[in-house]
Amino acid sequence: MTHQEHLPFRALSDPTRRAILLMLRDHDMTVAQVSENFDMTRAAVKKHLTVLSDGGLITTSKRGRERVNALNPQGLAPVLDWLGFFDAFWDDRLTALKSAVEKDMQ
Amino acid sequence: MTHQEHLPFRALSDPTRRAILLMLRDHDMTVAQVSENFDMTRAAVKKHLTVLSDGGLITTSKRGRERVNALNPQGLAPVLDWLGFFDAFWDDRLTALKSAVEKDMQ
DNA sequence: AAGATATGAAACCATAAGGTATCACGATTA
DNA sequence: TAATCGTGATACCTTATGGTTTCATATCTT
Repeated sequence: MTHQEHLPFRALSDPTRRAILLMLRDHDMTVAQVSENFDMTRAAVKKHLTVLSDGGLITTSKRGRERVNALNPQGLAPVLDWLGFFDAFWDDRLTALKSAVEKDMQ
Repeated sequence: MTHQEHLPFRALSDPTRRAILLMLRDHDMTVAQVSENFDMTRAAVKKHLTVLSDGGLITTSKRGRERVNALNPQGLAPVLDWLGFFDAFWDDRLTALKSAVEKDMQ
C-alpha cells in the first residue's frame, strides 16, 4: 500500500507534532532548532519529524550537515477532503461555525 | 484539565473510528448496529464509541435497553479551528484545493 | 417468572507509540 | 588533520492502544 491516507490523521493526533507544524508556518527549521522548543531529547523530536514526513505534512532537505524541515500544507488535503464528508451536516446545523472559521480566513 | 482539545484529534486518528463517523452521517445507530459493520467484537467497537464520545464527536442516549449513538458534527469544530491556522498558506499555495473542497460543500 | 437481548465493565494480552541513551558518520571549523 | 557539530540509527524501556474473553445487569418478550 503506497497510498496510506490515514498517515496524516495519525500524524496530527499528537500535540507535539501539531505544535511543530505551527512552528513551521513561520519559517523552515533544522532538527536542532525544532528540538530547542521542546522539553525532550533531539532523538524524540526527530521521531516526530519522521512521522510528520511519513504523513506528508512536512518535507525535508539537506543543507550541509543540517536537515531543514519545511511545512507541506498540501499534506493536509486528505484531512480536508475527509472533513468534507460532513459538509451536509454543517449546512444544516453549523452555519454559524462555518462562517466563524471562514472569518479567520480573512 | 477539563478542556482536552486534543481528544478530537486522537479520536480521528483511528480508521475504524472515522468509518463509524461516516456511518453515523446517515442515521443514528445502536452499539449492536455499528458492530455489525466491523470484523471485531462488540466490546472493541464499544471502546471506539467511548473514544468518539470522549472526543465530543458523538452523543449517546439510552432507548430502552439500547444505547443510540448519534453524530455530533460540532465536535469537529476544534479540528476545523486548528486547520484554520494554515489558511494563510492555503491562500498562497492551495487556492485550487480550497475551491475544490468548497465545491463539495455545494 | 423465565429466558433472551443489549449493553457495560473488567481482566488480560500483544503490539504500537513516545520517550531515553548511545553510537556512528558526514560536514564544518580551528 | 583533529576536534566539533548536526544528524541518523539502533537498542531499550514504559505506557497507551486496540483487541479479546468473560461476567454482571438492565430491559424486553413470552
